[in-house]
Amino acid sequence: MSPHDQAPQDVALGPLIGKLERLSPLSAEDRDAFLSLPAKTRTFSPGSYLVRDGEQAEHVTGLVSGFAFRHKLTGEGARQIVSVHMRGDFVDLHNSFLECADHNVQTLTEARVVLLPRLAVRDLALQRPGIAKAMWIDTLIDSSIFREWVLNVGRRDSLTRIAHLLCELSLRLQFAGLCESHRYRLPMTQEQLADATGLTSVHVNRVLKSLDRSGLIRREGRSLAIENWDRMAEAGDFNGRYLHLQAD
Amino acid sequence: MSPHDQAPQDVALGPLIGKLERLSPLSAEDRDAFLSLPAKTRTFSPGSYLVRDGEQAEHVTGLVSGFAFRHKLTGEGARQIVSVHMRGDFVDLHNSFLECADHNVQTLTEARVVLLPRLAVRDLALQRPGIAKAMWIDTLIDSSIFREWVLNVGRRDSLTRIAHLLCELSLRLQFAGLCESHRYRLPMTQEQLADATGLTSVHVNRVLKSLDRSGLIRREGRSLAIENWDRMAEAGDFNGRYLHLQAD
DNA sequence: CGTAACTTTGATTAGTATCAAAAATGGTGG
DNA sequence: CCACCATTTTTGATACTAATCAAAGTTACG
Repeated sequence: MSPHDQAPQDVALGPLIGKLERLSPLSAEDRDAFLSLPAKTRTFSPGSYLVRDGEQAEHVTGLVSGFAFRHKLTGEGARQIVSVHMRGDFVDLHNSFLECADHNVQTLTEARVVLLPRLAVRDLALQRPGIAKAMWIDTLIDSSIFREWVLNVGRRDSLTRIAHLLCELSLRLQFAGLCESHRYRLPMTQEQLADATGLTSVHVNRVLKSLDRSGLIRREGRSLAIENWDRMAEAGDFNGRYLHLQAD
Repeated sequence: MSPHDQAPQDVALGPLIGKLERLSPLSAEDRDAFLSLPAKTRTFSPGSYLVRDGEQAEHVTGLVSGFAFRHKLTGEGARQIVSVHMRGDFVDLHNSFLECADHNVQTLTEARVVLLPRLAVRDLALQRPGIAKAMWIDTLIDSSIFREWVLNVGRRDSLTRIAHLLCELSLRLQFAGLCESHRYRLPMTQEQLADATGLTSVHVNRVLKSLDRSGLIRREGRSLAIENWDRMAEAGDFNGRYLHLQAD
């Protein structure tokens, strides 16, 4: 569980700056300034906490490889996953401006992350409007995804909910270059899918079986293929506009 | 339903700049720059659309009085309210940087709003780090509230969900100077409460009755008093930290 | 090869939804 | 000021989705 240090020259800001540039073009100076942040790279084993509810993190964390999820707990201990993150995602950009985390972030798989000092990120954003804009847009898109999840969990039935989540993952993975033709290795257990959709793992299992039987998906172990995207998108009431993936 | 024009000198940016300053102190120049934006004031009747899903608004909209709510619809037409807004809230700050709205915003009551040209707001934020910071924090707090709503709708039972929402409203209203000692006029119908919590209006009615019977709240018409805050917060599994109301 | 984590299946229950309709409320025009 | 109408709230009866409980398979890993 303890982070594994790596030499500074290994620092891989590529996926992170790539995503920022996609959201809003950066000038050469912006890019250089970002790249000269005192970044550290770490590798975390599955289940490691990157952010803890109530704590003030010293760093802003960017995912270079692997997956992570953000979750909150009720007083009774029930868990709700509120987002899933992958290569290129900052998992806690908010924490450069808000003091205390109001949620947890844990790695889902082994993950390489880049740690940037919180205050250095904040100062960079305050000095460089181009960087601030890209980062702000990044957090705005996160926000849009949260809204869609409120809708998903609040107003869709179990099958639609699961199908919607699988569609979202497919599109985001594709955009991150991690899957093609809607075929990917699902980074989550059925229990985690349940926690992301407000269901139980038993029910998720039955829904997956049903999606499988009706030919919408095919599963082999943890690998998943969406057999017919159009029918699946319809089953999941899915329209990816909220992901704001195409350059606005 | 059509907006009602008012003379420019009526423009009331007070509640809006007040909120921004609370989130992050502004310099005198920042404040002046914000106040000299070409703002227009309008009054909308209940049910008016301030933002329409899929459209690109020309303005950023700030609420000066009255209430509004943000919602999304499923393909089947079910509605999920994803946030409720009151005096001092910008309802669509995101739209200064994202092109298309992915949700609707409608007034809940008659509402006075300030309209600021989208591009002017964007340029102001890009030129003035102090303004950008306050606005960014504002959207980050919205984001935090969305996360809590995912948890609320995904993992809490009906009574807890409603109690949680009533607690959130009480605290935010208090902060906006619209209620004291947890007694306020509920701006939403039971059907709207249902759409905000992923329940049906029939069930909301039964839950309210039950909260009333057990002495946690008292209702007179649309007015609501939380009789015992501590017990209510416990019943609603409520901890207001996610609202980030105290200056961070 | 053994063990823990995860997936699958079955039986039963619980919590909310749905359907239907009556009562109360609030706003409007006569 | 009252009568009317639309909206909202309340109540009751029934249906259904997903939860719970329990246990057997399966997979992955050390």
